Amino acid sequence: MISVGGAFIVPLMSPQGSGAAADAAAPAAGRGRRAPRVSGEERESAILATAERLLEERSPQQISVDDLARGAGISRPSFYFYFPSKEAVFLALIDRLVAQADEGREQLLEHLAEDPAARWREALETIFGVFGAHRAVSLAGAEIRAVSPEARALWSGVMEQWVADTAAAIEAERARGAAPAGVPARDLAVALVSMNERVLYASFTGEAPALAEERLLEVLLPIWLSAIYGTTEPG
Amino acid sequence: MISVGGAFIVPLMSPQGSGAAADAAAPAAGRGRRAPRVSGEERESAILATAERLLEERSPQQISVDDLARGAGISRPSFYFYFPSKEAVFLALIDRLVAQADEGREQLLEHLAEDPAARWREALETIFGVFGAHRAVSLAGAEIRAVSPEARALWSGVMEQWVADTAAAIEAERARGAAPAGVPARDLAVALVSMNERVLYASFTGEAPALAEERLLEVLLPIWLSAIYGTTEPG
DNA sequence: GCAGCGTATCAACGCCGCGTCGGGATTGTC
DNA sequence: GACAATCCCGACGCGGCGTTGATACGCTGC
Repeated sequence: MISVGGAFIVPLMSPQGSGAAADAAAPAAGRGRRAPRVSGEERESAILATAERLLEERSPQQISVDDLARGAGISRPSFYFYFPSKEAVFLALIDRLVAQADEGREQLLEHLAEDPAARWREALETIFGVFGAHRAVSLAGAEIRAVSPEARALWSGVMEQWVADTAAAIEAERARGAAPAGVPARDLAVALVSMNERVLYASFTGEAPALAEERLLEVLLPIWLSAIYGTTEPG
Repeated sequence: MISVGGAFIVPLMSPQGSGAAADAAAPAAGRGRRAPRVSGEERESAILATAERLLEERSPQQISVDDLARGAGISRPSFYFYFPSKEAVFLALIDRLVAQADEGREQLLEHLAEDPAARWREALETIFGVFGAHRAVSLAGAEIRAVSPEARALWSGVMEQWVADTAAAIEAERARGAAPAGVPARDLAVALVSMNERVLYASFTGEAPALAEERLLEVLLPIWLSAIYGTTEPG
């Protein structure tokens, strides 16, 4: 059963196989053992894999339930046995990505005192890395946020975490005298994290005024540093 | 068919056209062509008004052609006499807003030398003001960008303008020695303008990590200043 | 006054995507 | 061999979109 409301478990298997579609129905004759249970799980990840593959060429709105079903080798009504809606599929994909991102987030900003610039750099690099590795899903996330309350909540959660971590780090830097006082740390964090999100998004879609992906770090890092420390070369 | 109307015509302008025409500037004029049945014009603006009103309570996707038609007192097929699609209606609304914004943009950053902080402050204030005055339309714009290539092009045009203006101002400040060299001015401008857009959007929707609207300026301005001048108190 | 044209309107149609219902197949268990 | 899951799908109803074809209402000109 899939429940869309909360974080639910997603198959650990990497969906990237992108093996081809429409073949899950291979008969293979009853031969062999363990044909029974697995089939369901396989179908489920086939749907997820199809979704991720299709997202690389079209937007979520342009992908129909039928596309997903056919891609996984089942009929449209069967799709509903696995997911309550196509939105739930995208949500599952995003959920998985978010979980990955949360892992990377941990303890990145703990030893700032040693070399602030380097640590902040790593933190930004990590974020860019996670989302860059699944850009299609990242973009889908940003897009269905506008339509799905669940997606909005999920995304908010991630942003909130980053903002909290960033704000805590800024406060720590201020406490040890490395950063000057200024606007509330949390407000600063909100603005900087938002900037990253938007710039990253633009960079992925390649829309009008955007930064080249390779230059993201060298442009954004100095802005973070000067906003936080008042200089791009914090000691 | 029919082009979208005499007033804010939303031309199927080719993409990349610096923000679009919207030469609706002359309300009294427009007498040039055949006498336009007033009734028709009224209907057209009734549709636009309905759209703007409905946008204050629902997202563009949740507004159907039927809603717009009924709101303007006509049937659904009649709607198509005035606009080719509901998307075109929203586009017309955005186009109008963009035109207003373009006006405000002019010559804001010309006398930076006199009092940089104050001038930048005014520039940001102006932008926030224009979009804040029609937040429903602003939000709709951000949302249909994901779906409509025209909307994307339109928005890109606006962003491009601001980025260009901002970049030029930064370069001017660097030239007169008021701002230190650093990452390319344009890149800096892209990041800062993007930050504004995203933070403004979050603030309007009230989504998770957002800044209160009244605090936008006091948070964003210091970030702009320190990113550009390396200090929040440029001389 | 009436022919004629351009404006404005709508009932009815066809299409497509969504989600559901109810019945059927396969498999595993007692 | 009966029962229960699990899995699958044909066929339906709904709602939104955009089009067609048939009108009705001026106004213009003769």
